[in-house]
Amino acid sequence: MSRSPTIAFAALADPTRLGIVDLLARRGELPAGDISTAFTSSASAISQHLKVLREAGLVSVTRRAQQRIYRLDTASMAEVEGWLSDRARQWNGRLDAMAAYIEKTRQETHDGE
Amino acid sequence: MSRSPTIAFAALADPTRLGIVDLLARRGELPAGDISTAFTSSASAISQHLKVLREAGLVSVTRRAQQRIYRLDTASMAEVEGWLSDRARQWNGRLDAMAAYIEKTRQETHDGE
DNA sequence: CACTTAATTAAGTGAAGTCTAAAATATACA
DNA sequence: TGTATATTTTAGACTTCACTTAATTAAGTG
Repeated sequence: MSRSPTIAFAALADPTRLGIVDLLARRGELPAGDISTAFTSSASAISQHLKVLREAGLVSVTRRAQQRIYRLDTASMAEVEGWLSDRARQWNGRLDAMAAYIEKTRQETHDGE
Repeated sequence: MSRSPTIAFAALADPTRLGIVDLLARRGELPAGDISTAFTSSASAISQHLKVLREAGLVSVTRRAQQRIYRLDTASMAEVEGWLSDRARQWNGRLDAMAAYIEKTRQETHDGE
């Protein structure tokens, strides 16, 4: 757990991989073959994409006979979300502080400061 | 607004650009020069990174004399967050449905079904 | 206008990413 | 053991990305 967020962002930066994440969210856990048939890319290309998603911690795998069953790892997705919301919160906090300062200044001016 | 999320993810997939987003969250709006001095990369490299962030809608710019003042666009960050939380919610909903099904099946079995 | 400061754009280069085709690995089953 | 199925790994071609240096644009100042 807890890799640098750039790795997760890089994993999501490809349209096919984003499509795989979307597919797994909609359809639940799936074997690599079923994921492969949902896209025009070859089984090999999909396998390589799955490796990137795996290494980013965004999906996990288990074995069932010859199949590899993939599923979403929502914990790591939550980490990425958390990174974004922390920054947005910081920035919005700044905006609020600035608004409060302006309001305070305005009132003091009205008091004849 | 509302570009494909891959563009935003690709913009966040580089450590320098992620650092710029983090810097703007912590320090508020900044001219390109101040951003540049916070990193080891050249002004040119930073300018190119800022262009990528701009085109992804993650930052916005205004002019002040020769300076270009950059700030975070939290609306587009919220869109990215939303994409992730929608998928996580879908997947977790599936898990809940499966747990409910297992529980129901277990009870019926105990009833002698 | 010439000069300085701030930043971007252009051109070229090396590294990283994505794809295809072929070979390799893993598991089941006759 | 030999064969079929499911998937991954490897190797190589092609593309895209991030950087550097040099040139360019934009705006203020003597």
